[in-house]
This record gives sequence, C-alpha cells and structure tokens, in this order.
Amino acid sequence: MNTLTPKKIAIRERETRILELARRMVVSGGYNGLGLDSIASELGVSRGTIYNHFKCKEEIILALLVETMDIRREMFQRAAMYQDIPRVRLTGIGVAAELFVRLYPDHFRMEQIVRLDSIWDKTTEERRALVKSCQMQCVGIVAGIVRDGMAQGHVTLPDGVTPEALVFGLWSMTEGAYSIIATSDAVTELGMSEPFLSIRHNTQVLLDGYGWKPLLEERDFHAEMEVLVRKIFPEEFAQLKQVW
Amino acid sequence: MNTLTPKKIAIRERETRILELARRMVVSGGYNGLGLDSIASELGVSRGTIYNHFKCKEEIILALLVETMDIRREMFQRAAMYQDIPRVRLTGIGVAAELFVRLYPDHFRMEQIVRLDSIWDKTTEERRALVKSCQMQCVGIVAGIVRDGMAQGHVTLPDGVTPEALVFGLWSMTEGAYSIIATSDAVTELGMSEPFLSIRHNTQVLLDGYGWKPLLEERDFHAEMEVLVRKIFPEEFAQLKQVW
DNA sequence: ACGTTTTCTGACGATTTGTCAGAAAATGAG
DNA sequence: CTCATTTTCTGACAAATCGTCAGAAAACGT
Repeated sequence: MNTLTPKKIAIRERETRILELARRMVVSGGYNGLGLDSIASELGVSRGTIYNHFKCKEEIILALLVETMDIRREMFQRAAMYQDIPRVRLTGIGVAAELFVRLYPDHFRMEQIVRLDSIWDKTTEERRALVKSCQMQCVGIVAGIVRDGMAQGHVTLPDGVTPEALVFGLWSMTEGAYSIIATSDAVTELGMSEPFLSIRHNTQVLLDGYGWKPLLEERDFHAEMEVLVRKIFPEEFAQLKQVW
Repeated sequence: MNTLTPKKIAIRERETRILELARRMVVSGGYNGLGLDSIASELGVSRGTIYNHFKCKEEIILALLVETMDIRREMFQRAAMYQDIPRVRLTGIGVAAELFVRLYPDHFRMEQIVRLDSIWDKTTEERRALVKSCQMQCVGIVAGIVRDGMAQGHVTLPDGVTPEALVFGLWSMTEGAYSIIATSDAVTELGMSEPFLSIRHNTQVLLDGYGWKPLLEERDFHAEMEVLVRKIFPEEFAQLKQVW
C-alpha cells in the first residue's frame, strides 16, 4: 500500500506537468493546438509515455475540464456558506463567478472549448460522470439559496416558475456574457464598455424584476460586492486587485 | 461578362453542395469532423477540386458562419420593423432569436463551435470583416429599439448605464441559455424543464427590472409572442408548429 | 478543327495520432 | 551486491488527414 516510492512520486508530478502544458496549448490553439508530441518533447520523454498517463487526447482534455469545474464548485460553496440574507448570498455567488472567470481565464476558455468540441464519445463514462456531478452541485447550491429566499418571503415566484428557472436565468446571463467577452473581441467596439460592471448590474436587475427583496434601490449591492470579495475571497482578491 | 455558362453554373451549385455537406459534418463532429476527403468522395470529385473553391478548411468554416449570421440578421431586421410599442418590438426580437435557434439548430451549433475553435488566424481579412459587420448590425438593431423606448419615456436607464449595456444583458441571457441547452444535455435533469419558456420569461423579467413600461403584469407578452410569431414569421412558424 | 484557358486529378510530402514489441530502469529477495 | 521480476519507457510503424502541384482532361472561343 506504500505509494510513496520515489518513482511513483515522479510519475505523479509528471502528470500535473502534462496537464499544465496541455492547458496552455488548448487555450492558445483549441483542441488541435494540443500536440502530444510537443508535450512529450518539452517534458523530455517520448510520446508513448504520455499514453501511460492518459488513454487518449480526449481524456487529457476531460481531465482539464474536471480540474476547472472543481475550482468553481469550491468557490461557489464558499460563497453559499456566507452568513447574510439570501440576496446577498446570491450576490456572493455572482462575485465568485466573476472572480473565477477573471482569475482563471484559461480555465474558463478551456471549459467553453471542451463543451463544444465533440470529444465525449471517446472518453470514459467515469470521467463524464465527474463533470455531470460537478455541474449538478453548482446548480444545487444556487437553487438552495433561491429556496431560502422564498422560505423567508423575500421573493415569490409566479405559478409555473421553478427556483431552477430563476437559476437558469442567472446562469444563462453570466455564462453568456463571459462567453461573449471571451469570443467576440469587439465587445467594447460594439459599445459595451466595462462589460463586467454591466454583468453585475444586469444580474441585480433580473433579481429586481422578480421582486426579490431588498431591491437594488433599497440596498447598495455594488458596495456589498466589495465587502464580499474581501471577506469570502481574500487571497483571490489580492491577486486581482489591479483589475477588480 | 456573361457568367451563365453551364460550367459556371455547375460550379456554383457545387459550392452550395460543399457547404451543405460541410455544415452537416461540423455539426456532428466539430472542426475535426469536417473531412475534405469525405466531401470530395461524396460529391464524386477529387480533393483538389475542393481547394479550387476554398483556400483552406478554415475558409469553409467561416463561409458557413457568414451564412448563419446572415439568416439571423435578416430575421432581426424583420422583427425590428414591426409596428408597435418598443417593448413589443423587443419581444419580437426575442421571438426571432428563439425561432432562429429552433429552426436552424445546426446553424446555431456551428456558430458556437466556430467562435471558439481557433481558426481565425488562417482566414482572410475580408471574410472576417463580414462576420464583424453582421454582428454590429444585430446589436445596432436592438440598441435602436432601446433608444426608441427611452425617447418615448417607457424606460429610463440609471446613470452610467448605456442602451448597449441593456442589449448586452438580453444578448447574454439568450446566447447563454441556448448555449447551455445545446451543450449540456442534462438541462432537464438539472430541474430545468421547458427551458425555452424560461428564457422567454426571464427576458421579460429583466425588462421589468429595468422598469420598462408596460410591465409584464400590465400586458400579456407571452400571448403577444403568439401573435408576433404568426404575423412576422408566418412561414417559419408553419415549419415549427409542432414544437412551438 | 484546333489552340488557349480553365478545371480537375491523384500522387506526394508533411504532420499527427495511437500501438506495441523490445529496451531500459526500478524493485525486491536472497 | 546480484539477479530475476515487474514496471516503465522508447521509437519505429501504420493509419489518417491536410495542402500542393505538375500534368491530364475538359471547356471555351475563333
């Protein structure tokens, strides 16, 4: 049971190195930008060795996706645990989402690429289950806050509208916005200066549209975000001070 | 100057055939699913002939993107021309967006794939300009309606919020939602049944959040959509009757 | 009918992926 | 330390695909 032989350690280290290099390549050149030959030569090993770690290219990509989604899930969990009224906690989730995108743009871009490139057929069921589970956890976290808000009478959803439908709205808006920012380089040219501020505002406006108390005019959620980011994500904030 | 020689006609026809086949391949297998060899053999010509039409694979993909974006732009223009109060016209744009996604899912999926795959370096500046122009026109159309709404006093944007910021919100939400539907096969498993209805509702809620008159409770915009789709997009509606 | 232009072909080199038999290295027992 | 066994690594190989190009074939015009 002793897994600590020096060789095993070296192998484990190499695996993380592989993923590091792979991520950089996928980000800069998409699926086809990832060349196993380049990775191998950069690591000073042969291509066959890479195949000892991952059965195929697609498994590498999916491993990257899992890493990525895990980071966000952890950040969501931290935000959801914050002690305050539901709307502020929801705002915290928004802060987490923005921090994630800005701190780890490579991860986010990766996620987008991987979701669309049709790599899924060749991957193992096991790893795919990991992805799905992570996604469900994220949705569950946010839906839980919405249910808290309903329980406390801060928001009442119309007939036929589920908490998940509201989550879907927030998720759509942020996911879509970050995706537009990432892909269409001309966002500012299109007249959308400061897209991140717009996203923060638009999500709050959506909650206002649902009548979620307290409304934006009753409480300064934008100032609240400043507090949240420092309290919940101190180290992350430190890294991002210049752009926040 | 006579371009109607039978040979030229045959060539032009073949070009559309190429794009048809290419779209099907990209949709089902992404960038790598598109094999020039398959196209050539299916058309009964050699691979070299394909290269007489397009300089490289990437140019084929970009040609597909232009086709796609043109269809949507045309639908947006039709919706924007509708004679009614601004909020109804905006609702018409939403109807157009949904119709587009549901009528031409292949086009939409294509668009997503292409935006992310890094093909842009190899393409001609000319075709890239076409894409950009189309995008700016779409944003311009919607922003125009927002300005109309402001001019008529139906909505007042807070200080520092531009009409484009509101457009960005709507665009993000719809784009993000359709993208989630398209990529994460488990939307319904995640508790989001009837995602298209949710999108319609969420966009209206966002407008409510901005205080855009008349509000959702004052006027039944969901019923309005039924009217709009029949009036503005009669043939499109006919094709989609079963799923609408 | 025939010379000229356009179009088409298919073989070629280059690149990349995944495999696998044998080489090399690590491990462990005496 | 030695040697047998297990694990790991290598690099050559087959297969697929992209883009090119010289020469063949077809179309065109006179």
